[in-house]
Amino acid sequence: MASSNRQPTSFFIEDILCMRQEKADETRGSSADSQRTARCRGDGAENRDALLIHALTSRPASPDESCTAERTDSPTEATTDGDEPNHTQHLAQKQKRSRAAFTHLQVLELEKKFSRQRYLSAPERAHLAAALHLTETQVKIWFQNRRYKTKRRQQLDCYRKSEGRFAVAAASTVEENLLRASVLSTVYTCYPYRPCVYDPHRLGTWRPTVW
DNA sequence: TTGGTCAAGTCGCATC
DNA sequence: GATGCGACTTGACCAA
Repeated sequence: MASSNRQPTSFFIEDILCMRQEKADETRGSSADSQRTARCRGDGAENRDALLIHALTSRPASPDESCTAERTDSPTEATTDGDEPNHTQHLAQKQKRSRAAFTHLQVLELEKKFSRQRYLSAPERAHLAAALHLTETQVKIWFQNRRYKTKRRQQLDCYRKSEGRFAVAAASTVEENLLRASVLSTVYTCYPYRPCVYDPHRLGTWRPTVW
């Protein structure tokens, strides 16, 4: 399925430049860059807004740049080559795992892209990553998580619907229907994203499963 | 304190 | 073998 969306390698100059940049980034980071995708926020919304402003005004929050200070936990550093294991040092090196918090702007753009297409080709991913000042790995992981999240929501929705039908058949009092309706409306209002399903009648298009 | 959310980690598989 | 994917799991963070 993903392979069907795959595009041939782009030979546009900008794509090539992007890919070069990407190569450099990958060699610096790759899967390990997720480790370094340091949490750029110290505390919640303030920092997130600061990042947003930063993202809008300058070259921001590239994890490699702005967040490396927080983590220096390379595996090689963790070993002390026969030294007495320093407990505090060990604890310091065994730092907390970081979790990058994307800015509102970044999430918005990712969501926008996801609403249009659920799979990205390599050049598209490179462009998006560059535009949002994220690593390609971050964009890739975001789309993976997003697809899986959508799928889970869909399954949950299906389960709820089938369960609801069963319950209606069993006992359909007015109170129960009201309760069910309120629960569903709560779920739907709390759920900011609309799960989509592939529309077989209109090839290549996705439509929301609810409303 | 607890449960939900989410980015990242892990594992197995498919494709090239 | 490298890469990307799905299907989870983990760990940090946040709100109730």
